[in-house]
Amino acid sequence: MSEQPTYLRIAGDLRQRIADHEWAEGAQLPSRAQLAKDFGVSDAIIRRAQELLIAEGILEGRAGSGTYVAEQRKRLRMTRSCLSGRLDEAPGGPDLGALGGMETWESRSDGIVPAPKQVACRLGIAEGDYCVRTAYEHLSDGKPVYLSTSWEPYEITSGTLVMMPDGGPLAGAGVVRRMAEIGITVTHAVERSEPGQVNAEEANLLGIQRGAPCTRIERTFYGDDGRAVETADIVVPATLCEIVYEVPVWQGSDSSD
Amino acid sequence: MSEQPTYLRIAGDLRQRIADHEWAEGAQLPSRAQLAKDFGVSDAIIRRAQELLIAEGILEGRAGSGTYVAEQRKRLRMTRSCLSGRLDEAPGGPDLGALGGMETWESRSDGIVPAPKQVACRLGIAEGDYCVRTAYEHLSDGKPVYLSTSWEPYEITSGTLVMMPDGGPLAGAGVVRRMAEIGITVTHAVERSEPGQVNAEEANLLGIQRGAPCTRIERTFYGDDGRAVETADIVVPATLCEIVYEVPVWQGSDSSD
DNA sequence: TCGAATTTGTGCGTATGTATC
DNA sequence: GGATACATACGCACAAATTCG
Repeated sequence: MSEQPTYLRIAGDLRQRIADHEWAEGAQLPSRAQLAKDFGVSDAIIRRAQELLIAEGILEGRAGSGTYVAEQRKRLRMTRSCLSGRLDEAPGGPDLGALGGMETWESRSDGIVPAPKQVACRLGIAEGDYCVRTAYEHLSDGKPVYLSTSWEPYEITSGTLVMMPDGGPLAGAGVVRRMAEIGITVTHAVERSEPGQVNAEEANLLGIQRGAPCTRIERTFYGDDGRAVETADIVVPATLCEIVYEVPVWQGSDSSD
Repeated sequence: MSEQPTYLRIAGDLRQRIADHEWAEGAQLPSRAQLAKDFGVSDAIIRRAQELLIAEGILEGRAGSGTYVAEQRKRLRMTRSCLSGRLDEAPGGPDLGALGGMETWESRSDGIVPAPKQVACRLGIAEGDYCVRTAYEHLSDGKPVYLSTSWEPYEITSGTLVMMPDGGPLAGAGVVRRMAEIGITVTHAVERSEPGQVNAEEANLLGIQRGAPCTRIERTFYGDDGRAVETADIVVPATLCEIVYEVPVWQGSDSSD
C-alpha cells in the first residue's frame, strides 16, 4: 500500500492487460472471486477496480453473466469542418454522414415552454420567456448514437410556418434552412464542450451503460443580426461517436508561444 | 429500492441540493455519519454516493477534514475560432488569453524518441520513426491549467535551428511560426476530442483531484503539402478550462435535417 | 419447465490507516 | 495526544439476472 491504493494498482494492471489484448474484445473476464484469488485481495477490491474501468467504458458488467471487455462499436464520426463549403448542420446536430451508414433522427417537440435560466442566458432572452423545445434522438442505421434537446425563442418563429421543427412544410429541416425560410440568415455557431457521464435515462435511450463517458456540448446558432436563434444541449457518448473539429490556421498572427 | 439503487438516489438528491445552493461553494457537507443518519442508510452508501459526485467534480473530499462543495475556479476559456483572422495557436495549445490573466507555459523536450504506433499513424510516418517529443505544462497566472505532449517528425526539422521547440532562436515559438521559419506553411489542424478522467500523475501536475473529468484532444497540424507536421495529446481538465469552438455556418448546403 | 449454480449488483458492519483540527 | 473525518480494505448477506443441466 506504499504508493498507490490496491484497487488503483489492480485497475491499472487490468487496463494494461486489456490494452495488450490479453483478453479479446467482447471476451469474458475471470469472475470476481477468481480475480480476487489471483491478486490475493478481497472480492470488494476487484469490484472497485472493475467499477472504475466500467466508468471508463473499458469493461462492461452484465448481471448474472460476467464482466466483459467492452466491444468498440464502430463509432460515428461527427465532423465540424471549418475549412471549406461544408455544411455542418442537423437539428441539434452537426454534419453526419461523413462516415457510415444511414443517419436519421426522431424528434418530439414537446411544445412551448418557459426558458430555464441557463437557456435564457444563452439565447439572450429573459428567464421565463417562451421557447419551443424539441428533443431529438439521432440514429445511425437505426441505432441511437447521440441525443440533443433544442430551444428556439418563440418570438422568432411565432406565427410562421416553421415554428415547430417537426411540423409544417419544412418538418425535419435544419435550423439553418428553417430560419432562411423566414428571412434569417444563420452565420455561425458557438459550441461549448464539456466531459461528462450519461445518466440513467440517457443511457437507456442510447442503449449503453449508465455512467458511460460522454461529451456534453452546448451549441448556439447565431443569425446575421447577432441574435441567438437556437441553442441545444447535445449528449455525445464516447462509445458511439467520435468528435472531430477541422480548424484553419491563420498565418502571421501573434502566435506568442 | 423499487426503481433506482439507493446510492444513486442519494447522489441525485445531493446533486440537486448542491445545484439549488443549499450548500455554498466551498462549504463543508455534514459528515458521512450524519448524512447516513439523515438518509437512514449505512455509512458506505453515503460514501458511494459521494464518490460519484467527486468523480463528477461536484464534491471534493479532504482526508481528515470533510467533504466540500468543489469551488468553481474561474476557468480559462480556450477558444478555437474558425471565423476570422484569429490565430489559435500555442505549443500543444490553442488560443489562450481570450479571457483571464497571464498565460505562460513550461516545456521540456525530452529528446528524440521513436514514434509509438498511435502517434506514427497520426503523423503518417512509420512506427519507430524518430520524433522530437516535448511535454508542456500550460499556466495561467502561474497556476497549471492544462497539459500537452507534442511529437514532431524528426525528419522535418532535423538539421534546422527549430528542431527543438524549446531551443534555438525561436525557442518557445509556436509550431506555426517555427515551421514557417523552415519554409513550411501550416494550413490547418484536426482535433479529435474525447471525454476522460485525469490519472494520478496528471492530477498531481494540475493540482486537482485524481479522476477529475477532462477532455483529451488529439490535435494534428498539417502543412500545405498535406503532411502532418506535429501532433499533440492535450489534457484539458473541466474544472480549470472550458473549451469553446466557433464555427461558421455555410448556407445553402444539403442540410438534410 | 424447473431449479440449482454462478456471477454481478447492492447494501451493511467493521477495522485500520492517516490527515486535520 | 485526542477527537473527528475521510480513505482504504475485508467479510458477509441478499437480490437479480443469467446459464445450464
